[in-house]
Amino acid sequence: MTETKQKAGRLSREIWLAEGLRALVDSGLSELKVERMARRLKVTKGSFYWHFKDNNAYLNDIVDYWLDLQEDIVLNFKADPDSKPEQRLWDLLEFIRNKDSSTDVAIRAWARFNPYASKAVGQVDKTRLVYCQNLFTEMGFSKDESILRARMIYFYQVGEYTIGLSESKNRRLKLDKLRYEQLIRKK
Amino acid sequence: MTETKQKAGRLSREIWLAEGLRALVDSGLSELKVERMARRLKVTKGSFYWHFKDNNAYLNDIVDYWLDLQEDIVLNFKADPDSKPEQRLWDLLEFIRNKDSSTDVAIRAWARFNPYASKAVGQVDKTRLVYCQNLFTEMGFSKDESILRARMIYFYQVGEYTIGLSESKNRRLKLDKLRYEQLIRKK
DNA sequence: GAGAATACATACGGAAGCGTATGGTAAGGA
DNA sequence: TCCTTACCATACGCTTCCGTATGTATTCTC
Repeated sequence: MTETKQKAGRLSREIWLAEGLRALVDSGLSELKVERMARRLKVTKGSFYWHFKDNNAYLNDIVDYWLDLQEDIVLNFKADPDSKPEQRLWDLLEFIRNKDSSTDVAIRAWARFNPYASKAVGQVDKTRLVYCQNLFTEMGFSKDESILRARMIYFYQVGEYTIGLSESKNRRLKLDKLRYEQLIRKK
Repeated sequence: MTETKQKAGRLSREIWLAEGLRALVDSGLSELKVERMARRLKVTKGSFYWHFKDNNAYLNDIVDYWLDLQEDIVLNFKADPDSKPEQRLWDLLEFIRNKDSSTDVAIRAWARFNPYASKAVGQVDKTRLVYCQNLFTEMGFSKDESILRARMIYFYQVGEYTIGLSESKNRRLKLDKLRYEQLIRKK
C-alpha cells in the first residue's frame, strides 16, 4: 500500500477508499456519490477532487482497493501445504464459516453493471474455484468430478450469503460436517 | 391480473410494470426513475403519475408484479406428483437448467436495500427450499440431510447465476448428471 | 521564516431527478 | 351532442448531484 502519512485532521486517499467500501456495503452504490461521501467524512468536495479525478476514477480505485484486500485475505488462509487435501478442505470450510462476506455481496451486486468491478470479481472467483478444484484432484477425483465439487463448495457459499441466510455458528458447523462427508465420499 | 383493456397508443399500468422489470434486469435500479422510464416508453411523466402515486409505490408494485410472475413459473413446473421423488428431482434440475434467471439476479441485488423486495425474495426462497427439502425427505433422508441437500441444490443454482457462469447446455447437463448422482446417494 | 506543495473550503453553472398543478385530447355513455 | 372519464403533455419549483475554478490554511523544505 502507498504509505500516505496522515496529518492530523486531514484525510488520506486510503480513508476515502475504505469509507467508500463501507458505504457500498451498508448503503449500496447510491451512497457512493461525491457529496454524500464528503458529508460522511465531514469534509467538502474539495477534498474529494484533490484525491480523485472524478467519481468514476474513485469507483475504479475502490475496486482495486478491494482486490488488494482480497489478496490479504487469501494470505490469512494459510493452510499447511503438507497436510492432506481432506484436511485442507475442512480448514477451508472453517475459514469460510468465519469469514465476513458482506463486502463480497456488495461488490458482486455492483459488478452487475460495472465492467471494472465485474472483471475483478471474475478474477477472484476463478482463483478460489481453481484452489478448490485442485484439492479434489489431489484426493483422486477425475477432472469433472473435481470441477463439480469445487462448484458445490463455492456456489453453496455464494448462494448462502447472497440469499442472506443467517444461522448460528453451531448450526452451520453441523451442516458443514455433513457436507464435508458428502463431498469427499467416492463412488 | 387486473384486466386493463388497452386503448390504441396508450399505456396500461401493466406495461409500466413489465418495462420496469425489464429495465431493472438490463440496467439496474438506477434506470427505474420516473423520467427515464417515461423516455423508455416514449411518453412523459404525466402518464407515470397517472398510473402510480410516486416512485416508491411504483417500485413496490414492480415487486408484486414479479411475485405474480413467480407463481406462474411454479405452475409451469408441474412435476407429476405420482412419479418418484428421484424423478421429480431430476425434472427440477432440468427445469432450472432451462430457466432464465436474469430477473432473479436483478431482484435479489435490489432486495439488498429494499425491504419490500427483500421480503418477497425471502418468501420465494423459502418456498423453493421447502420443495427441495421434501423431495429428499421422501427419498428417506433424515431432516438435516434433507435440509442440507436442498441447500446444495438451491445455493448451487443461486451461486451459479449470481457469479454469472455461462456454459453450454450440454456442459451443464453433464455436470447435472454427476450432481444428481451425488445428491441422491445414501451412506 | 519565505516559498512551495499539500489538503481542503467556497462558490458557481448546469444536468437530472422529484412531485404538483393544470391544461389538452380521445373514447364512450347518456 | 354533450359530458365524463381515462390518459397524457407541459410547465413550474425544488433538491441533489456533477465538475470546475479559485481562494485559504497548513505543513514541508531549505
